[in-house]
Amino acid sequence: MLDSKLLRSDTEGVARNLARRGYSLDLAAFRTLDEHRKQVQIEADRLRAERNVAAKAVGMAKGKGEDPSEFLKRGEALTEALEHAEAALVKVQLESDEWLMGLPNLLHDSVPEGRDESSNVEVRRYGTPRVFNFTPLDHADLGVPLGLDFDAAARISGARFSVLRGSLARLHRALGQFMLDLHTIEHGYQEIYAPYLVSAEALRGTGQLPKFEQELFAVGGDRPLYLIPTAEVPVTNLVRDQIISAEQLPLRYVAHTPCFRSEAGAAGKDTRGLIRQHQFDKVELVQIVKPADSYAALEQLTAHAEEVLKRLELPYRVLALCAGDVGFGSTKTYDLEVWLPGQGKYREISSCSNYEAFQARRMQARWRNPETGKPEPLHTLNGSGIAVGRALVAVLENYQNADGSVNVPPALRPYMGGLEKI
RNA sequence: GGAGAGAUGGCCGAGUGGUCGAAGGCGCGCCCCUGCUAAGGGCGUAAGGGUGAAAACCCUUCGAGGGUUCGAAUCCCUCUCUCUCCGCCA
Repeated sequence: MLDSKLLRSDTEGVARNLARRGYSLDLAAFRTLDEHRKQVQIEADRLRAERNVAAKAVGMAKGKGEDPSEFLKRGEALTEALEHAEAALVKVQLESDEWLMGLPNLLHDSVPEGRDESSNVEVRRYGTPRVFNFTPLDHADLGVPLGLDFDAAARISGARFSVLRGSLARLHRALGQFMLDLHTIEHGYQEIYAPYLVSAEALRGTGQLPKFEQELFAVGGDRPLYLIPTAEVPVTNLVRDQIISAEQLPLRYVAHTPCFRSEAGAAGKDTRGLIRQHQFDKVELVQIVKPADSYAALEQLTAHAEEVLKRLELPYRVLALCAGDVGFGSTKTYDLEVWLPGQGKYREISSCSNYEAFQARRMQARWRNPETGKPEPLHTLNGSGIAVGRALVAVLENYQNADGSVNVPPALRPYMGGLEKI
């Protein structure tokens, strides 16, 4: 959510920034709505103030043994008028809130211009794609003999699910363990175990709701709950309604969770293999920082995600997403793309974003700024560190042998009982 | 699932219809005293929103939502969460 004060004081500036995303802010509609809100609120406040005065006068008159009936009568009339004014206020406030919740975040100045992914800028590249002396298979063909079973998954759950068996399941587990150990032991993140089912409020906090409900799986029952689309939701919401002291910052959290996505808008896309599933595992990094530190934190968090790929010796590149491709709540995003020999191209395996105060305002997550003594919104960041399912894909394709076996990357061998090949 | 207790400011905790946004304490800030330290004293210290150039003024908020009333932290109803006991259970 944007700072509503900024929106009022610099409406044109906000509109110019959002225009970079291709989002056109309806200035006239905003001004009309805000002016209306202002009038309604002033009127309601005025009536309430008068009502309070009358009610207080009743008490004072009674205390002095005087006749309060004049004040009683006035209070009655004011209360009735107030009822109408308050109903109007609630309506206009709901309208304003929904409108504000639907606005994307401002972009950071360093975000490159552009309308879609074709304008994303490669900022660095690591490693060299391996040269094969045979035609490399893609992970689906390669994986089936090793224990990747889409047929079984289809019988159990339908399309876009997978079953892993035997050493493939173990390799998948090893990847998650390796990433968690790296981030907790070497990068200083606290490991978090968090709920996989969350409330609509938590999802509003991180920005998935109200706009992106169709991406989510909702479960039925007495209360509406949603399966998490990413650990970002429960983990970032750890600071909801909190005021964090300056000494506790930065907070760095890591969680390994399944993620559930309906992929409603992706019909026909990546239908083959593990790339796009309704359920996948991800190790997620979250940082909660002082506003002044958030861009340094974004670089650091991105480097932490990159370190996973370096240790696995997987070639990758880092992209700075352009204005049109940066997500709804983010001010700046780096994508990590790993080389997939089976597809002959780089594919997204991590996305690291600074949300500045966008989520913090929605969550009421604040810190006490020692300079002002006031609670102020925190900055939140998150990034995949990294997607486990896609990491499995990358390992299979990059480490494959001509006979259909796959070497275990050295970094993972301790997690595979020393096994060198599957 | 059954029975009971509770939810108040950064934290603890008092407050059962009328200057209560809320005693007291802790914490924090400024000042005083004490030649260091420890202790002591004084003052201040919630958040959100609105109007305004500013000073300032106004409104809201005592778990959430409704109700009663001229007036609700306080009375009534519903819900959520927490705790205790019983039952069930990975």
